[in-house]
Amino acid sequence: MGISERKERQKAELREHILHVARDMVMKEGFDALSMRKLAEAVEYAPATLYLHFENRDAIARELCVRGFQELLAVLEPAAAVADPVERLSRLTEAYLAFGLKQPETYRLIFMEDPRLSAALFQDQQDGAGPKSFAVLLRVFEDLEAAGRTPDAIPPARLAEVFWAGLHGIVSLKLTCSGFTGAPAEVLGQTLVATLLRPPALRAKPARRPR
Amino acid sequence: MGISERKERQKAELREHILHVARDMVMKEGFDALSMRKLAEAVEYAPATLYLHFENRDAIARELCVRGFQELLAVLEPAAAVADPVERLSRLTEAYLAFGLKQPETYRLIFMEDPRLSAALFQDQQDGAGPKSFAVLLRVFEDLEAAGRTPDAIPPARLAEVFWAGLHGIVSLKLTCSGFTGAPAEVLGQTLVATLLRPPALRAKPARRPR
DNA sequence: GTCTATAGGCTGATAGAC
DNA sequence: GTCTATCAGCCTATAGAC
Repeated sequence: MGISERKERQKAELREHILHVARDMVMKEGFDALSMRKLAEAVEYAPATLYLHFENRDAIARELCVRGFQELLAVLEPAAAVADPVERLSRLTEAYLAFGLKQPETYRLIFMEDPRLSAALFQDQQDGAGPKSFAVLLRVFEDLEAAGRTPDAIPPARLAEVFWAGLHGIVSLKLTCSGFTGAPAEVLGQTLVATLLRPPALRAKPARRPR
Repeated sequence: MGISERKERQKAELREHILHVARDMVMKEGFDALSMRKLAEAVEYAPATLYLHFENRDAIARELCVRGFQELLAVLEPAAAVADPVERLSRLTEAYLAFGLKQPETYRLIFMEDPRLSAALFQDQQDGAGPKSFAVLLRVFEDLEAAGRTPDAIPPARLAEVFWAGLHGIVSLKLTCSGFTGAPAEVLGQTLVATLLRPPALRAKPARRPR
């Protein structure tokens, strides 16, 4: 069975290679510039060959979208592991913004291009990559609430949504309205963090106002 | 001179008509679906005729973008005129979100499509439509600061940027990741407002903690 | 499994007749 | 000012030879 295994392996390798080259093209020229013809030329195969490995162009787009999202998740992971929720929130912010600005075309593909692509990430209500990563954000605000650091009477889930919308807004405005925005993304990010946190209780001077 | 005036007027009317039909097409099918051929067919002229009124497709896109932005401004205007800055902030939020959700394709065209289009709105640093409308947001936070309702030590300009990013994030996530977000846009908007405001000083009970 | 060849579209833009 | 006709190019996808 060695021969057929090798063939399978080689087929999988070619598939990976195609995806890798496609990813490079998207990163350099944007998703719209990715055509089957150009991709075929770049991988030095005939256009028809691509269809042996992918059903159509959309299938490639979906795969790139999923992988891009996984990259984002990987970038967030170290930040998500920080114990202190305040520090964690700040680190998540940095990591998210850095990813969006360093990989603009990947970010566009994931979150700004085709609703069908993005929607797919959030379809499996329980198990999809989207909900899973949202859980990371949710946990920060649950931990913050437990520490008494969230604004009163706002549920963590809603804070997490506003937080994500804020991050996404910062990234996408920078990507699309570059001409405008004044402060750097990192500064806006830390401002966002500041507005979502309630100032810590002043335990250092408890005498000042107990109860 | 009546005849040439009439001709000029008719030419301008046709130009308006073309733009109007183009706008409808964008609203219904999105900007990518707008082609010179389809547009020509829709206005019942030959494709070549369009080029007598517009240099090329990009010129139409620019015009639609500018007009879409003016529509957004018009929608914000009543809210911007409210005297009380807290109420004004809330009303601006409602108006902005309503516009984005009711005119998704217009919103996409303005802020999510081509960076060159959006950048154009913010080019004239002093006088462009973009900076002008940002001034509206800036003024709210200046007024809020004067009323002691902004979080400490954050300049109004930065709060205005974070506010706008938040609004844009809410709209664009709803437009692109519709599958996901939990709370309705209006709720997220009011949460955003709440996080950007400092609770009012308790003047009702001044004895509680003067100074 | 890979190719060539091609079907069957679409696109923006223009030359030149009327 | 408007048309017809067309250039020159792009695209996805597939049939069928090797």
